[in-house]
Amino acid sequence: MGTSPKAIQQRAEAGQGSMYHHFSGKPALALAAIERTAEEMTGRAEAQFSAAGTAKERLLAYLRRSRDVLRGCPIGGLTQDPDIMADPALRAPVTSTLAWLRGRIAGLVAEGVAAGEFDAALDPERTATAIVAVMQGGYVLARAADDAGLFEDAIAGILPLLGEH
Amino acid sequence: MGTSPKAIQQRAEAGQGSMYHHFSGKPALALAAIERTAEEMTGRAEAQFSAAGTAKERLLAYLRRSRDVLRGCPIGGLTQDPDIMADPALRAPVTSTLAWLRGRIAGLVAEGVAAGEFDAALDPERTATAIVAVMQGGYVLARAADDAGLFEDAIAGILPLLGEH
DNA sequence: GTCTATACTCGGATAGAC
DNA sequence: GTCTATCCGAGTATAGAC
Repeated sequence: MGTSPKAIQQRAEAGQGSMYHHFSGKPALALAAIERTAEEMTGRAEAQFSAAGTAKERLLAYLRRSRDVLRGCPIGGLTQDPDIMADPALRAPVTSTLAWLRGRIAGLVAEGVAAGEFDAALDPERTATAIVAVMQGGYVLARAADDAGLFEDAIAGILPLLGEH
Repeated sequence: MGTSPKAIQQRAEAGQGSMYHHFSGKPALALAAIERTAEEMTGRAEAQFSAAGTAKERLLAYLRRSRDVLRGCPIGGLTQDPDIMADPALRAPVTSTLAWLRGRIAGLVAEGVAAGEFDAALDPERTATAIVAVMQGGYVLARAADDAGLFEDAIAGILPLLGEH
């Protein structure tokens, strides 16, 4: 398979020979790794989404929190792995994690619109999709240029959408 | 190596044995493939950027043109290939192509701002970075959900930034 | 210049001792 | 339950005929 499992597999503490007692094979190991990563990602995001403050404050805090940008998004990057995308079991957590993120942010945008924090003309779903896309694309641009600043620039570029100039 | 070369290499018309007359090895083949892809991408984009119409019209036409979304961006996706990112010669065209795109779009944004088509508060560089990021991220979201509509939604989500509601 | 055959290397998986 | 040794297959590359 591609990259994800190999890296984690052979750098694990125990030798790779004994690994087959815990996992039936590479897909099972990959699934465990992906689910673990997805839970970490959603857990951290949910902590900020459900913190104190207005919807706008929480959304901006999430967008501005520090990230290991040059490593790329550990979930979004899997989209490029043919082996993962070809296996429905491996693909499902990637699909659902990103869908959850979009939905959660759409809720925040709707909440902010209702509270008068955001332009009433904003479509919550599309805006949320654009926000998640800017982050995913920010990772791509930052990696391509080996410059984490491009992630920040991409985020800064859409902030006017949220009334931040 | 990862995915790009293998796919193109073994599906080529001539047997792989004779390939070593034209290319010294896999990196050379990959470089040719990447450069060819980059030229196609910049060529198509430039054709729309330098067409007739206002800056805003040309930018919107580029954003809305049909794409093979579910295949992902043939350049941006390379960002996820460790072998490509580890080789400066292979990485360079990926870096420069995306940088060119950002620069070209920043120019259009600046032109539109000067012409009064866009909000004067827009920062051309950051806005361009956000636009390219939304496209790159749109590919990611569309692939993750196996739904090209998410690419369209991501684009639609940033259009308010360009005065399109 | 292109083909077939072959060799090398590495990731993935199994066997069996301990 | 973990280790070492070994096997298998795919991807990469070379040799040499035509």
